Amino acid sequence: MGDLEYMIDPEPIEALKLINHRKTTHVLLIYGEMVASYEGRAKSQLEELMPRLIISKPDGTFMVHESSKREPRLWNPPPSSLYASIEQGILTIRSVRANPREVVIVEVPIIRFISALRLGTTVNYRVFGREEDVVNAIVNNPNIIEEGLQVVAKEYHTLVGDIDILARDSRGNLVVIECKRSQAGPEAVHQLKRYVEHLSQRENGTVRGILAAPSISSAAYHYLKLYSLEYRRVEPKWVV
Amino acid sequence: MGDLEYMIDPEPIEALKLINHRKTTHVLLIYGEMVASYEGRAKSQLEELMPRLIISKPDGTFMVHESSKREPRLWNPPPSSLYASIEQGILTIRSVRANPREVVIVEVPIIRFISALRLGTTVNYRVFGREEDVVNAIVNNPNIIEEGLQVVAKEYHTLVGDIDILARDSRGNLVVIECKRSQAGPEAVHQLKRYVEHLSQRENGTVRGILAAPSISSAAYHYLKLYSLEYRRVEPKWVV
DNA sequence: GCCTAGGTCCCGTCG
DNA sequence: CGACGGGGCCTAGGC
Repeated sequence: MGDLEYMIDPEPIEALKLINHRKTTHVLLIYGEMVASYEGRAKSQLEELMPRLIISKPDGTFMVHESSKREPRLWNPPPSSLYASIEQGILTIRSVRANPREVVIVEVPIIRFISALRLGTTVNYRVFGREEDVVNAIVNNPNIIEEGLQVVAKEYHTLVGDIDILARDSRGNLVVIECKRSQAGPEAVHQLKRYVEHLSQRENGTVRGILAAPSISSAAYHYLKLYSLEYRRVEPKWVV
Repeated sequence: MGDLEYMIDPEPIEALKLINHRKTTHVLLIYGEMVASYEGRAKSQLEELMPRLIISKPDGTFMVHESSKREPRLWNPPPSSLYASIEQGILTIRSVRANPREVVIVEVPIIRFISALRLGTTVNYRVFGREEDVVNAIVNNPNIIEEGLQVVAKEYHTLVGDIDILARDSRGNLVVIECKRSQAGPEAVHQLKRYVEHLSQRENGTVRGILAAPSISSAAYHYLKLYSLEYRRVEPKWVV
């Protein structure tokens, strides 16, 4: 199968040929000593020549990785375009993103290894335990929040943002429920407060606000109480 | 130099030896057909056997990449621990993160390629054009916001969050300045409104709020006007 | 160690 | 196409 090509210590011209031949169909790995620069939404430089790893994907993903961290040191997200050339005998790679315009330029005076791989893509990929799963769990069984709760709307749009769940309690009070898949912080409380204040303007009775999350930070809980909002512990349980 | 080791179509036992020998010092690349699963803060599975690329770094970074997107399909951020073994003749790799506990398990029945590389790490890395750069530009020359503005504090901590810049205008009014490095959205306006409301409670005079950003979305501008806040265009210029 | 806020965030979704 | 908000966000800095 032509799904793995590689060269050890290639001449720049040989590396260039492989890149141009495979860049739109294969994932390219380039290992060598290099310097690089980025300019676009921000700007930075890797001036020191040292061993780094370039990863290029056929969708235009471009990354320069170093020895630590999950994040690449420099990158362009897809869709970007790759242009390789040899300048003064040095393999030079340009990744250009159109909108916003961003350019990463890498010079690789020492190429230790280059490879072209064919990778697959998982279809119908699904992550369990997102915020949406918490929302659905509550909509399907509002009692996990409170007895007698009746869901009025899901993803209710307002001028100040979208409310995850709008409901009425057993006394007929409007209830705003803000859901989080992980620990709620101060921002979640401020969001909830904003929705409650907004709805209070055009509702005669009390409007309650409930933050539904697996946990809440202490500062967030402090604000919550200050604003007379409520917290309900809700685990983002996923089906086994 | 012992900075590049590789094997093509290795036996699982040979791959295992390389992994265990180099996992704490080198970046490992493993290309082959694999299935994988993740469980931790959320949960997901890659059930279909297909070619993927594993990248493991000595700090514990672990990634499973597919043919598109900048983000790995599965991963563990550093610090995580790597455990490799052979189970029923199949190379099996476990990446375990302690806190929060998260586990990625990859089975590689077909190993096409494995490599160990030594990469460097840039020291004193700096990105220009961050929010902090905008803040400093204003602190150094408040006139770019408004004539006669006097900066009172930078990173002023309040109960409802940190204010980028606190100042007084030429009439002695308190001014809250919220800075953004790129286009401001509704959240930035809500943030600013929160700070202004908070300070208004303990200030006799008017408290003004200014959003400083290179641009602002139309929806955000709408809120801004609604709340009687102000917008100043400020570019995150970096030195050439 | 937890918490908080920023990011060249990336990314999907919806207008 | 831009805009908006979620994310297994990741990462640095404070406490």
